[in-house]
Amino acid sequence: MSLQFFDTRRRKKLPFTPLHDGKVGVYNCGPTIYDFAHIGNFRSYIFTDTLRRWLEVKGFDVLQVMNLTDVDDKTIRRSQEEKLPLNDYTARYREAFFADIDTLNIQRAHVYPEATTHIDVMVELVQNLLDSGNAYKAEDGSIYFSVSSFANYGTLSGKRLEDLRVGERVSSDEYESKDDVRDFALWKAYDEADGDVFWETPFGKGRPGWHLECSAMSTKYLGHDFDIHTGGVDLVFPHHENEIAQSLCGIGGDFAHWWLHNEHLIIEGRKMSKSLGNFYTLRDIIEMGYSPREIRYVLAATHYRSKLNFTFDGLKAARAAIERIDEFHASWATYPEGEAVPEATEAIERAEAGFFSAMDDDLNVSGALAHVFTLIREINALHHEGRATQGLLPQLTELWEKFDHALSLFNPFGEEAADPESERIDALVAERWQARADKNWARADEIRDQLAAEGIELKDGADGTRWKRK
RNA sequence: GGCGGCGUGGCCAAGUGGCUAAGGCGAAGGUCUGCAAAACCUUUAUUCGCCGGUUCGAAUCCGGCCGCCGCCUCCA
Repeated sequence: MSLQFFDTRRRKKLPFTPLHDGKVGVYNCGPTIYDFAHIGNFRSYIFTDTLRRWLEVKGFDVLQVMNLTDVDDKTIRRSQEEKLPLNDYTARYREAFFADIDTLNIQRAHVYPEATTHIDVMVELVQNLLDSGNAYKAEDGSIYFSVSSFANYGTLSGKRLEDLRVGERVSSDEYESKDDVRDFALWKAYDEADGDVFWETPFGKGRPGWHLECSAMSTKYLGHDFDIHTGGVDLVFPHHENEIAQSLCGIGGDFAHWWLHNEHLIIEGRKMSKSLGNFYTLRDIIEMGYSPREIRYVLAATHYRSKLNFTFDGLKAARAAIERIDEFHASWATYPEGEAVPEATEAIERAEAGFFSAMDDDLNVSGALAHVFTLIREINALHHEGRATQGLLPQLTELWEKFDHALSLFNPFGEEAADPESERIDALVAERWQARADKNWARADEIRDQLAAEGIELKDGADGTRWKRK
């Protein structure tokens, strides 16, 4: 099967071919850096990371761009509450964001453009839209995009202008100065409440509207036509719809050719919200004692277009699944010398084919994981018979690294690797090994109990004991 | 009112016309082991919300019903 993705606009899975041979440009709607990102945000970033990683495994040269929104109503308000200049305020959360994605082993995008450092390209776009007649300056001094000037408005989300329930959910006075309540702001005129946050432009003093930055920055780094644009489902309308309208009218080209959207997650079956008390940042979950890899596993293991039920039972199940993965990986070192048996080679080849076809099918991570676990079971069964040998390791290792490149779930993350007490523990384990050789079961069990009390589990093998923190 | 999604074993979760309905977790029994742990083997959905229909054949397509949910406002 060839690589295919589900495109929101065309509403079906279609074979993916990039605009330029071997190269793929991807733009991800990123965070607004006014607070710590929550666990739902990270589902999006795990999704975009998986997309980028899979494209890389498939041999594409990927250019990934993710915006950081560093100016909007909430950001301005919060910075004022803390009496900090906007940049000082956002710096704290920009730093936290990068620390968090590093924690989850999410690869860094190649470019992280920020709104406040791209005012010039946004101003140019607004000017183009004014010149082309797609935008107008309202009485309040703000610049609005005229939705009715763009015949194809609504093609991404499947909404028709006449169906929109205008004014029903937002007080109408907010829209007093617009020609049409469905028009959206490109440029917001300066208001005293904005304090010192404003830019002087040919069309007035103010700040950019929300949708503008993504059109301006994506095309600046990826071109007027680029391959893939991603975001959460909530962004389909109006954010992405508006991006399309302003880009097509003010920049030209076809803008993004593929639109991929990830579903949200729910927590223990309920929508995540602060009022329900089930709102978690990544840091909250880490503090509860779950490892980054366990969290990544849970966030990755449900297909990105399905609602993910994030539960603590699920995190525990992920812990057990990862232990199985790590046990398998660790057991390679105990394989005896010898050529690979045909069953082993065949199992590895089946796993590779299955994993690739699942991932090629719109990033079916659950399906891909099933093939990994089947491989683990089959090779373990051979190992049980003494027929898993060193000879199969080159092929297995190569495939394992591909798996890990794609999903980053199969090798320990950096901070898991080293244990500060390994020397002391190794010494106790060695002493116990000797005690067992002397058939001094009392001493052997005493050491095992002592380590168990510290949360360290021992596994005796034929030629040594391995240990692990639970 | 408009548009759209979902309902698969105890839990999580693939599969969307046809081999025995993936896989993980959990549970039960067994093998191995000084005892454990891990590993291995076996068992755990004659059935995919319910009722009809289309078809040689449906969890997969169509219709109806029940239940849950999303978007139409900021939001991953």
